[in-house]
Amino acid sequence: MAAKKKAAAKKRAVPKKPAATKPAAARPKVASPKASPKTAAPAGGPWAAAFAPRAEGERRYWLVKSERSVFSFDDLLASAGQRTCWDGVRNYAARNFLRDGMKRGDLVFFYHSMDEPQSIVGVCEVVREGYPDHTATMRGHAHFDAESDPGAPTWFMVDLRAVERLPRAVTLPAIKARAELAGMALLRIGRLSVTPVTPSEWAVIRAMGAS
DNA sequence: GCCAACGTTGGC
DNA sequence: GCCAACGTTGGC
Repeated sequence: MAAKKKAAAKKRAVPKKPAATKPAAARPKVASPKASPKTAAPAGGPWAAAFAPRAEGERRYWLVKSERSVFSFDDLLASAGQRTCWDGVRNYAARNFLRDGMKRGDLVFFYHSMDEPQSIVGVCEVVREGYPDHTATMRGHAHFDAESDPGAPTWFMVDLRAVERLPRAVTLPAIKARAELAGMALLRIGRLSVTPVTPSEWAVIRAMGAS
C-alpha cells in the first residue's frame, strides 16, 4: 500500500475547464489522432543515448528521486527483500526511462528530494525491467490516473533492490560544485524524477560518496 | 502547429 | 513562501 515514491503523482486534473466555457462540441475535435506521447518511443532527443542499443554486457546508470517523507532509502532497506516497485511516476520523459531505458542489472542512485540537504544517499539495482504501474488503474489510489487504459498502460515502473547506503551522502550543493557534474541530467532537468547518469558521472559521485 | 494559461516540481 | 523551469491543456 502506502503510496511509494513521488507522492507527486500528477493529479490528472480533470478538465478544470468546466462546462462554463465552450462546450467541447464547439470544437471540431476530430478523431484527434493525437500523436500522444503516451506510447511514443523516445526517438531522438537530448537523452537518446540512454535508449541507444547497448554493447554486450553494458551496464547503465540512473538516478531516481523520492521524498524522504514519502519513501526513503531506509524504507527501501526495510522492505521485503530490500526491494520495491517504483510506482507513481507520472511524467512521460521519466516513464520512457523506466519503460525503455532501464535494464536488469543497471545501477541507480537513490536521491532524497525536498530534503535538507537534498542528497544521493544510496545505490540500488534494477531487478525487474519496465512493466505496467498497476496503481494507475486503481481507482481511489493516490496515483490513480483516470485516463490510463488498463488495456494499454500509460505508466510503467521497474523494481529496485537496495545495494548499499553510501558511506557519505552526496549533497546537491556538492554535486553543483563539481565541474565534471555540470552536465548531469539531475541539474539540467531538475524536476525529472528519473534521470540517466553517465558512467563518468557515476564514478565521480561514487567516489564522493566513499567513506 | 503555435502559444497562453495553468499546474506542478523542487530548489532556495 | 516564493519563484524558475517546464509539462500539459486547449483555444485558435
